[in-house]
Amino acid sequence: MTSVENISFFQKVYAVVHKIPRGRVTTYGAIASYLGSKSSSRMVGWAMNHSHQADPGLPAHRVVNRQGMLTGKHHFGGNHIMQQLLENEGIKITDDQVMDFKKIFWDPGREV
DNA sequence: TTGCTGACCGACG
DNA sequence: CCGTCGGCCAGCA
Repeated sequence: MTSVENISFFQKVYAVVHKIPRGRVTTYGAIASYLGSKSSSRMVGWAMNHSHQADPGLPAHRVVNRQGMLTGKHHFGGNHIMQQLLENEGIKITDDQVMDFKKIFWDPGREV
């Protein structure tokens, strides 16, 4: 009742991403699953595409794919921008891949 | 109005 | 092991 409201699917996506603690990352599938549809992971990615204009300041760089790979790095206006942001939070990135991904992985609706 | 695409994931052959 | 396909919601031509 406090976590979910009468909002659209991708509106929830923004809410979850905003809840991601600093130094942590989550996945599209985790968010989609948290929303009730794991198959909607594509919509999560689509939502992030417009996140910059729909909700500026959204830590979309904390959202990666299931492999912990920075798939949407080129959507930040650069190729290493997303990596710089993650490293700025203490997250190590190697070959566009998050190190200790499982350790810094933040599960929405679980730790919250 | 119809159809396609999208920063994915999981299953099937 | 690797390639292919379906699924979910929303925006755009």
